[in-house]
Amino acid sequence: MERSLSENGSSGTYGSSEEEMSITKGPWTEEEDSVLSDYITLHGEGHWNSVARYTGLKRTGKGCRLRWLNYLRPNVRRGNITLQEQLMILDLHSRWGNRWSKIAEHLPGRTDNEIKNYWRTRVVKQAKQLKCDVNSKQFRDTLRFVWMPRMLERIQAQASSSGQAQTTLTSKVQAQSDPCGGATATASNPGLLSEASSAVDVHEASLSDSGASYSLMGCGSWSSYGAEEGYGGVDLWTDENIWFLQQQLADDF
DNA sequence: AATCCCAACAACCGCCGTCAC
DNA sequence: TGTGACGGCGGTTGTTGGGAT
Repeated sequence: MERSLSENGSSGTYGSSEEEMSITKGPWTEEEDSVLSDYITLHGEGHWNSVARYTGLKRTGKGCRLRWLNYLRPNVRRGNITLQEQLMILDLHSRWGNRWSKIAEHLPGRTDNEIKNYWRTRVVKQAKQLKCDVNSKQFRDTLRFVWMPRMLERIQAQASSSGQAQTTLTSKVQAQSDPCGGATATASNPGLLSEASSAVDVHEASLSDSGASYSLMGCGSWSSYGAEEGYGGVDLWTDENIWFLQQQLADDF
């Protein structure tokens, strides 16, 4: 479908080229964030072109939507992708490919944009270093059936050696009703806990369907790891881990 | 201290599917 | 049924901050 020039990729919010010229681009200011948040608090999500129109924000409808979903929305988690989340991303990507929004559904609080960024900046980069096509069957199978189970074992070992810390964490998480380490259930969002749990359940089922010989759920309350300092933000791509992966890939040849 | 480089993240763009008229 | 408006998705680019030189 051909779009009119006036749309500028923004679904035609601004009809005249004169208005289009005044569209703001680049980073959002605190004031803009505030205006957008206030509007959505009052009127709810959706009707993005109306948001731009009625708030006076010189942003496209798409821009408003993106800003809300990726940044302003309550429960959005940014940074510190946990080991479990990293493994989850790898696993789900091996299943669904670049279906970022679908993958994001299984990582409560994470946005498709963040997962996409993680994939491109970390996984693709490592694959390149290993002189491997990130979408090749060899790379994906090695990740999924050899490397990831190994990473999982390590996480479990780490968890069992610091059981006390996990117990403390788990109780803390339960007290906060915070299954995903940062997204706290609130009166305005009472469904978060069950939402996260159902996502986990779905994933557990899909793992067994996949025939994979491991389970990301095997280490107890996986989601609680997300809140644990020391787990959150830990990089899967250490030199040692990459070396192991390299050996596995070499063996496959 | 200045600059360069790179990783991480935010935001934009174009395409596509859906829906209302 | 055709058309336009809109929202969503994935790819890509721009910006920024921190580390290296």
